[in-house]
Amino acid sequence: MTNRIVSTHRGGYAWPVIDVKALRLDPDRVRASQRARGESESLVDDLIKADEARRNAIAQFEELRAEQKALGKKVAQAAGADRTELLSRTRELADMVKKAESAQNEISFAFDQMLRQVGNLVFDDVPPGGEDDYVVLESVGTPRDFGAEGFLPKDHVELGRLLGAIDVERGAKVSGSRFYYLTGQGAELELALINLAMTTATTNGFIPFIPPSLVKPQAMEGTGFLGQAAQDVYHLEEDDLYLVGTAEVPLAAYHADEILDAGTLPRRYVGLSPSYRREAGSHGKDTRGIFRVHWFDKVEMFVFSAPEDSAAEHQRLLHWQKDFVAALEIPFQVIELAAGDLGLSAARKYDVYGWLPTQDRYREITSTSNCTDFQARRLNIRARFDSGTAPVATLNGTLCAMTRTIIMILENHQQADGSVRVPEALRPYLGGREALTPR
RNA sequence: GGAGGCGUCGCCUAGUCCGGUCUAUGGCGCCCGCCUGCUAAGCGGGUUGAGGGCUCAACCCUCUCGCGGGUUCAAAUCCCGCCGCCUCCGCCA
Repeated sequence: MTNRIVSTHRGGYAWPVIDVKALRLDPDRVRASQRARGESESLVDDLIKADEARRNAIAQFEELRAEQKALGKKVAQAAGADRTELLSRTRELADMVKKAESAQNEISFAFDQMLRQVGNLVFDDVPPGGEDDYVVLESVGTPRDFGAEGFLPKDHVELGRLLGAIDVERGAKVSGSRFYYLTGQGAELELALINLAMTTATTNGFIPFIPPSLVKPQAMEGTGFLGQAAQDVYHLEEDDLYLVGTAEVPLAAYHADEILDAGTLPRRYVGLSPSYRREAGSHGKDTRGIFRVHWFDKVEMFVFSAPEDSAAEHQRLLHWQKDFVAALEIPFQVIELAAGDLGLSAARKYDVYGWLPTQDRYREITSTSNCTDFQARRLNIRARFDSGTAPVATLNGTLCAMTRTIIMILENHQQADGSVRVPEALRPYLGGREALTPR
C-alpha cells in the first residue's frame, strides 16, 4: 500500500483544494497515461516523494496537537504551582504545534499543486499519438454531389449575406474580428435550434439549465481549464471572474463540495449558455466567416454518473449527438481522438465531424468527453455509495453549437437559387417554414 | 455604492456579552424497540457531519459552530479580513 498516492487534504488553506476522500492512483498507471499524453513521467516520482513528506508532516502535527489538547485539559483543572508549571510546558508545546501546522500546510499545498498538473488517466485503448492520429469510427450519410446537381455550392458567408442571416462585417466593426451578428432568419434559425436541442434533451430525461457564464477561479480550475488551456480563456481582472468557454464549467461546478445520493445518479443536465474563447493559438486559422469565433451560444449536455457507468453513459451521449446531427440531415463522421489531443480532463473523447461542402471535408461540430472522476475530485463532488463516499464521474457533450450547426445547415441544404431547405425536424420551430429564402 | 441585521450538528433553536464545565442545549424529523384490532397517539433508546486507522463491522483517532487568519496554554465565544443571506437607502436592465 505504500506505493499508492493518497490525497487527504486537511484544510488550512483556502484554495486550491483537492479535498476528496481518497484519491488513489497507481503510479504505473499514471506513468502509462503521462506517456500516452506525451507528458512528463518524472512528475510521478516527485509526487510519490511529496506525498510521503506530506503524510509525515500531518502525522507529526496530529501527534503534537493531541498532546497539547490533553495538557490543556489538565491546565483547566489544575491550580496553584501545578498550574504554573503546566502552563510553561504547554506554552512550549503550543509553539511547536504552530510550526508543525504551518509546515504541514505548506507541504500539503505543494503536493496539491503538483497533483493538479497531472492530467486525467487516459483509458488504455485510446489511440496513441497527437492531433492527427484520431481514428474514424464511422461515417453516416452521403455528402451531396453538387456537380451532378449542376451548381457550385456557396459558402456560409455568402449564403448568410444572401439570406440576411449573418453579418460578419458589422460584427467586426462593433466587436472586432471573429465576431458576428445573426440577423433576421439567422437569429430565427438559432432560436429554432436552441428550442429543438433543449426539447430533445428534456425528452431524453435531461433537466434544462441556464447557468451563469461568468465563474470564479475554483470552477474554472476544477474543470481543468486553467492548465494548458488557460491562454484560451477570458479573464476579468478586476473581478477575478472567468468567462466560460462552455456550459460544462458552471454545470460541473453546480454540485461542487456536495455529496450526492447515489440513487439519484445518473443526473443529466442540459445547459444553454454563451461560450467565450480567446482563440489565442489560432491566428490565421479559419478566419473566414463564423466557423471559429470568440463567442457563440451552445446547448451542452452534462452528466454526473457512478464511476462504473461512465463508459456506457459516454456511448449514450455520443448516440444523442449523432441523432441530433442526423435529424438535421448533415452527413457526418464519428472520430475518436488520440491520447495526446485529449486535454487535461478527458480520459476519452469522441468528436462528431459534419460535412462542410465548400471545404470538401468533415469538420468538428460536436465533442463529448468522459472525464471519469477527474473533475469530481478537483471540485469535491462525491456520492454516497454502498461502499462509502467516493468521487462521481462527470461527462459532457455538445448537443448543438450554434455557429457551426448553422454553417452546416446552410451549406448542406442550399439550393441553386441561394435558398436553404429547412430540415424537417426543425420546421416545427420555424413556424412550419420549408425553406429560408433570400431577401 | 451606503447603513443595519444575521450565519450553530437535515430543519428550527440554546449557548457568544463574561474564553476552559461545549465531548454544543432543546424541539421537529428520521431510525430501532415496546405498547396497541389497524392507523394515530403514547413510552424507551438512538441520531452533526467529514476524513483516517481496516476491504467490512465493532472499536479507536483527527477535524468540524459560514470561510480564512490572529490573540491565548486554551476560541462557537475575543480581534482582523473575506464570503453568503436578509432589511432599508441609492443606482440600474
